[in-house]
Amino acid sequence: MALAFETGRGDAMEGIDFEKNAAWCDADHSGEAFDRALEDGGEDATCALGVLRRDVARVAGDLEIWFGYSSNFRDVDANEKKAAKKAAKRFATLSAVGGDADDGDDDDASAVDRAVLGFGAVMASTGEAFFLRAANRATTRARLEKIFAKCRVVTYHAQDIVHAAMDAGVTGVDASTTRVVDCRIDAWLANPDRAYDGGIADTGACKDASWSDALGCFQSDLTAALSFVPRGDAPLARDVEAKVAVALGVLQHHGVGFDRTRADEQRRAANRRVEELEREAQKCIGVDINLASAQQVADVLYNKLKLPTPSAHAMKGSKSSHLSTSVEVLQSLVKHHHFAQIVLNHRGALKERAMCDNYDKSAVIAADGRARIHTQWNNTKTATGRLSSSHPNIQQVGRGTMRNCFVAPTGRTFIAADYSQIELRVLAHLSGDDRLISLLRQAKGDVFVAIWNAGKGLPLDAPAEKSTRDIAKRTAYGIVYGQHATGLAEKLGVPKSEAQGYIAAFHRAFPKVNQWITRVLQRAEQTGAVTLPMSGRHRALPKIHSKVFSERSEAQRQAVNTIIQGTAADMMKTAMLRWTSAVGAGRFANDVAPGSVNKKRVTLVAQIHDELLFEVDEDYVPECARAVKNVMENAIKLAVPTPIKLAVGTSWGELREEDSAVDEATHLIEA
DNA sequence: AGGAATATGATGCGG
DNA sequence: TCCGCATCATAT
Repeated sequence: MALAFETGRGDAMEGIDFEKNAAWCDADHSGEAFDRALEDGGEDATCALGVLRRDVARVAGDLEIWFGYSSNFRDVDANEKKAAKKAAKRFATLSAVGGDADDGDDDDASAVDRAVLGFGAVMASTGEAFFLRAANRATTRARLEKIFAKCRVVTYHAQDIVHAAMDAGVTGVDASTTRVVDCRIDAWLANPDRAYDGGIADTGACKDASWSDALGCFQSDLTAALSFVPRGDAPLARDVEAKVAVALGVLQHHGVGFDRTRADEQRRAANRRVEELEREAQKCIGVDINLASAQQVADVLYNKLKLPTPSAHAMKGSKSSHLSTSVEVLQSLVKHHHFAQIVLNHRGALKERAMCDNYDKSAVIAADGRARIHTQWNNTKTATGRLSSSHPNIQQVGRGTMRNCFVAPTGRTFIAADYSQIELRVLAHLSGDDRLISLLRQAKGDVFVAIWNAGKGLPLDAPAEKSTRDIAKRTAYGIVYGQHATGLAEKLGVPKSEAQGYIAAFHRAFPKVNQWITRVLQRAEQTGAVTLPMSGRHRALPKIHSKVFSERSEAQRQAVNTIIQGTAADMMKTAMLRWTSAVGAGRFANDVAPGSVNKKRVTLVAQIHDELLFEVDEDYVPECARAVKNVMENAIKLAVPTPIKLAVGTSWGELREEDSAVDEATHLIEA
């Protein structure tokens, strides 16, 4: 996107001459023109809305200023995109390194300031443009609220704009009632394999950079965006995704509670372990090497210590062609030399230290003095339709001690709700395999034990070893991922023939699964794409016709997996929209009463693929848990139930399962 | 020769 | 074996 770009203009921190752009820069203080434009649109009022940002950084003594906006759908040429991406990346780096401190006159680069300058709104009815300056806080807030309440809002990046609007003080953005068109979502739906970046990196650019042009380009892009408004009914996916985007903006605004003290303690502990292990390694092998370097570690293992080279995946790519030091290999070498164990421990400690750093530096102190992390949420970044999270990525927080740093505010507690074996249930539903369906309907005991027994022809509830249960689990998910006997054998550590036996047993027990996979592949070959049954989203898979076996195989695995993973993602999105309806005013489903959940007493704070995380008032937990259960379990009617596991606790890492009370209450209601 | 910026690969965390 | 994101080292 972007941007005008100049250097050495530290005197003009504001950066834009609003007086010269008075024609659309909030000259209409009375608001008459704005209100009239809204009125003219009537019920169908449509308004393009964008946010204009300005970032300032000190680089080698000079101030560099970038403008960025989220508004349009105009594609940009490769050079512009590259330049904008570079600028964005650079600023991100500076922010991370320099923090907010800008006092030094050293030549080190540092982030000085980043701000929202304002919002641009262009009315479809009259073509009139309004720039709402962030500095005019009350006016801007009031007008944004009117726009969200009365208009169909055309955006390029809905969650970014919702997030910025809420940060600007706008209240009452209700994802269940807001009508949004998001051009970027349309672009992603057409080509989901391209990761659509946000903000600065991926919108239009001003060729002739100057202050006034930044504003002029912003306006013309907003106007252009209006031409992308769909005529007639929008396809289901487009509407759902846009609503999800609004919900994600709200999610990002709220953030999730974080305990910096705890994170700091853990970081120090991890750091001590790193240093200790480095000393230990030095003693162990006699030389000082960088334990984080796979190359140096490999040299020590195989050249100095002469340990046996592992037969499996011994060689990496032909380019570097050095020996592997992956976990599996190192674990196998532990019995030969203690050094392998040191390397493993060192990697763990290094990883934990980096993670603590990453989360801690992105935590911000809220008004109440407590820290929160406002992750960026994306719904245009994955090929299958899952969400992703970044800066920091909250979907990859380790299941170890790191989760203890995520804490609910005083008086509140976390509720975590997980779908159980969701992809397996989707597979059962889509394939229509009677035996898999009835197995999942019975829902007694462990699902994977039952699968093992089904494969063996035993009663489903026969006792089974944990190891065989895990084999059943790996085999089932291997099939979801399109894994072949070779890969499964490697994972299980058994001969290929044995793995082949497990796969065959699964297919004998559940014959319709394979028939379904065959149908999916046939269809993918005919159309060169897969289409999701629930949302109608599609993903092109041109390689399905490749003459190269490995490419063709990959496309085939992607075909099957996209439908299963993507359908699970569709379910979760439906559940999230049902939730926005429960806490909002819009009706999304008949069995979720709008406003039935008190939105002041509970906040959705994160989604981790098959899990939703809420912060809830302590005395509201039982009632809220019932609502969550209804919202999630009844999101989609499959041929099998889609049960959730509920857990409650004051930190994300210390949750206790708590479903019996909720189950009883739910049964009472149903009876 | 060697620093800076960039791209890629290896590794590991989550689902 | 599918889908992500972050870090670190290394090659260019």
